[in-house]
Amino acid sequence: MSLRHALLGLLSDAPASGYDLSRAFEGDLGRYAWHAGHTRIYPELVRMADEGLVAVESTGPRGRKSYALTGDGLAELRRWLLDPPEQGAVRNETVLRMFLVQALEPGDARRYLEGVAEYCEAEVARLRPVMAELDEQEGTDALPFGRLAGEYGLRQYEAVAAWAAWSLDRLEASQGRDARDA
Amino acid sequence: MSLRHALLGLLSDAPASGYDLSRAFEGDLGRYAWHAGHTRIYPELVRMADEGLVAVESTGPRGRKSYALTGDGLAELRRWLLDPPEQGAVRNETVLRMFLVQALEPGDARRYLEGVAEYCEAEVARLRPVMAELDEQEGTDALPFGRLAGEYGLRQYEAVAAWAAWSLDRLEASQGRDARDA
DNA sequence: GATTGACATGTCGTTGCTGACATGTCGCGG
DNA sequence: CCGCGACATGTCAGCAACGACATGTCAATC
Repeated sequence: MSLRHALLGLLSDAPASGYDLSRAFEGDLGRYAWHAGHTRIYPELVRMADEGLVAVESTGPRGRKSYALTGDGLAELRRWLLDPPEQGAVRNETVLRMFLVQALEPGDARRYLEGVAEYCEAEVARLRPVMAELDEQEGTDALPFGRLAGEYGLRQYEAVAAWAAWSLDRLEASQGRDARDA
Repeated sequence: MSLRHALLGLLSDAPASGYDLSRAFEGDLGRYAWHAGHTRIYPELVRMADEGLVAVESTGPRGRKSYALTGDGLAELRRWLLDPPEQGAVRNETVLRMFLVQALEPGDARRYLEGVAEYCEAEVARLRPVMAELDEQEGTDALPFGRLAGEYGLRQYEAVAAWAAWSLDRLEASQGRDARDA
């Protein structure tokens, strides 16, 4: 039931429509934290409105309904964020692949890891200027919403790229040995 | 439908029972790649056996059924691992919390980030000796199954701990400014 | 010889989630 | 003025997943 907390978190920054929220999930949030499609978002917003966690703040031209966080909603968000850090839901297909890469033959594993490293380095190259620009724009002003999240993603990619490089080394070392043994 | 690939991957190392597999998900695999309970695993194994991806290899004392990968199962696993790296399912409550930490008031955010840093450093301290021991045991032998995955987890925790420390710095910097502005 | 805890497998009702389908508006370029 | 793409909201069938419940074995401790 974390979808609702994701929605509450997004609404804590600014009121938004279901459409806005569904696009937020297409970005970094959906890429490595939590994904949801609009088919899940709209019903959940209605349910949350029923429960008083959010409220329709205004209605726009194209049937647009802008939702805003209520006091109860903010309280629920804070409660969830500060909750005992129990073991929550985890499901990540990409990470799963990395866990299982050793099931591949060395040649395939090498190609896969090279792909991972390349992809992650490209993402780092994409994100770094974005973050730098954010910092310049705001200068020494308040942290823009999502700045910490962006940094999280950047460091994540750096770590995975480094891991892939390390794994390639280890793989090569054990392959070299096998060749000598044979 | 990645649960089945997680199961295929685990079985690619060695045959195992549903019980064994469900315990595998309680470890690092379930902690940051994919989680599943036994209630999902047993039916999935039956279905996969129906489809010929796995087969009951032997039956043990306590009604234990040991499953082994078939040729088809291995082929399916390889296919999935080498597939175009489309955007797969992502769902991680812990990461979501980190994305939304900026919804908290600075004091609460600080306490939260301190907790994250502390927890990650403890996990690094727990994992590092385990990995070092693995490397010593095997010496220069073949990579033990899961060694790459373990390294992944270790580097992950290091990266998150560093991120939390960085975030605390940034938070403090922007708070200090606010205080001066007031 | 009884109880406890790890081993071991399952069902079932409810809820979460996805993909396909459905509907309509508004602004812009051709 | 027509069509297209972005905006905008929704339903529904079917599959995935979780928590509660159910059942039984075997080894060790008390």
